[in-house]
Amino acid sequence: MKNREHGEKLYISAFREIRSYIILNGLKEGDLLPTEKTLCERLGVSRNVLREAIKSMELMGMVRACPGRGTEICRFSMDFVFQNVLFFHVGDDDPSVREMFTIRRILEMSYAPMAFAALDQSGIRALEDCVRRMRKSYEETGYFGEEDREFHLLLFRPLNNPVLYSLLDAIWGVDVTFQLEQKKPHLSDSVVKHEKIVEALKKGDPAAFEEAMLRHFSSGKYLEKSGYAEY
Amino acid sequence: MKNREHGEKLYISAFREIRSYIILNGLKEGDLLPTEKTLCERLGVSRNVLREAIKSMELMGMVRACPGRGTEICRFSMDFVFQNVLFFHVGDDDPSVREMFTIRRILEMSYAPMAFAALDQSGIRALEDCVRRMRKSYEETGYFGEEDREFHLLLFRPLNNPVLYSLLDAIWGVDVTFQLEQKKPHLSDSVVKHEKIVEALKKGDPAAFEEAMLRHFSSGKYLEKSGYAEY
DNA sequence: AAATATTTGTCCGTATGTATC
DNA sequence: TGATACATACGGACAAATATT
Repeated sequence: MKNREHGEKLYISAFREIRSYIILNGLKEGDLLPTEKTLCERLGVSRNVLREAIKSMELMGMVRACPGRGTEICRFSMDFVFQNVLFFHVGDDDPSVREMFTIRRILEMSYAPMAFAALDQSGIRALEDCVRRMRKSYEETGYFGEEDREFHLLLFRPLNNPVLYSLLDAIWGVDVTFQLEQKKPHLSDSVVKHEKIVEALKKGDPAAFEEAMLRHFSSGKYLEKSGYAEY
Repeated sequence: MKNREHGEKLYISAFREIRSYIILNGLKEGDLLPTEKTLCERLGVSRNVLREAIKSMELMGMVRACPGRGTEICRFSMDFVFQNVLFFHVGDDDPSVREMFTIRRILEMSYAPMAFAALDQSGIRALEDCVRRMRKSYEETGYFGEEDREFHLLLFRPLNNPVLYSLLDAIWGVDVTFQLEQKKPHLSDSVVKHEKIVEALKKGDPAAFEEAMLRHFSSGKYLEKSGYAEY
């Protein structure tokens, strides 16, 4: 194995190499990976090590191995990871969770002006519909994690910036998983603040939009207790 | 293997069983899993199959296998999530890669004041040493990607912010894997700009530090051509 | 400090089931 | 139908890292 970082386990190097192979060769959904035998020879690892790498990929939904056929590339999402990774006593007070939200806040506020410019009427209508469902969901179940996630993704979708979008989506994925384990307090405020954002959008007032975004983020307990960044 | 769903691959059943074991027995971070041998016997699978399951867990950051010791349950981290989310956008197009650097710039500039406050003398000395090696590496090989990565990670390590760190590290990982730095022009400038950052740190001048950081980012081709955010 | 035991890392060989031609 | 290619699964062996005595 050539590109092996110091002290790194073999199967991890193999995983990285195969992942790079997929990217560099532009393999898409449905394409086949080289056979185990070929990959073993090319990477210079044993079959067991190679399989540890490939089974990891398969378990997470990156590929699907079919006996007699080969190993096929699949569309990849982080859903499996979020559903199966272990979460131990991570709550709102956990520093890592606060850091995650700080980063999300920084990114969303940095891109907010562009999002405002990129949103058209249909995008705004979608947001309006989303907060309506958010309020409904809150009144019925006291919880609206999914709608919250959807709202923020709708906000930045028109930017057509896949990297930012995936990153925010991933952070929200973790957030929603957290929320399922333990409900957050002071949710009623939060619905109103989302409604204010939509109001500003409908008026077409960029300053009001930024203000509403800021206020939205300054709700909750993340900001005041944060030991790190204050945007 | 008892609890095996119809048609399910063995290693996947093993994965589920081990995960259940962790949850049902209330294993927390730092606790050790039973040994491979024990688990093989209990689950009734071969060592290879068991390892495919455990290596999958390790790759996702759920456990860490230590030779001579055992397999330890880990705390949740975003390392895996960030690395893979970003990685799969590299093949897309150039704008996606530029966007990663924009995001890095946004985050680094947002956290710069805190990094400045958190750096102590030994941290500054480490940075000083790093730019020295950077210059040497540039003069000898014309390339200093590794030192560049090290410099920026050293800058933010004192913040002790694992989420930020793993995101920045993931972006640098993309950079190093595809050696994007090599394609950048004005590398000689870049060394000087890193030296200026260290100078400001040594003087203890926060304004000069921010100025040097900003100038450092305004070099390279990513800024002027970016179709998205301008910080 | 040194020897020993434990545990994971890595490799190899073999047999079996399944899809493709 | 048969032949081939491929992944699935098992078992054994030794190396390397760590813990224990």
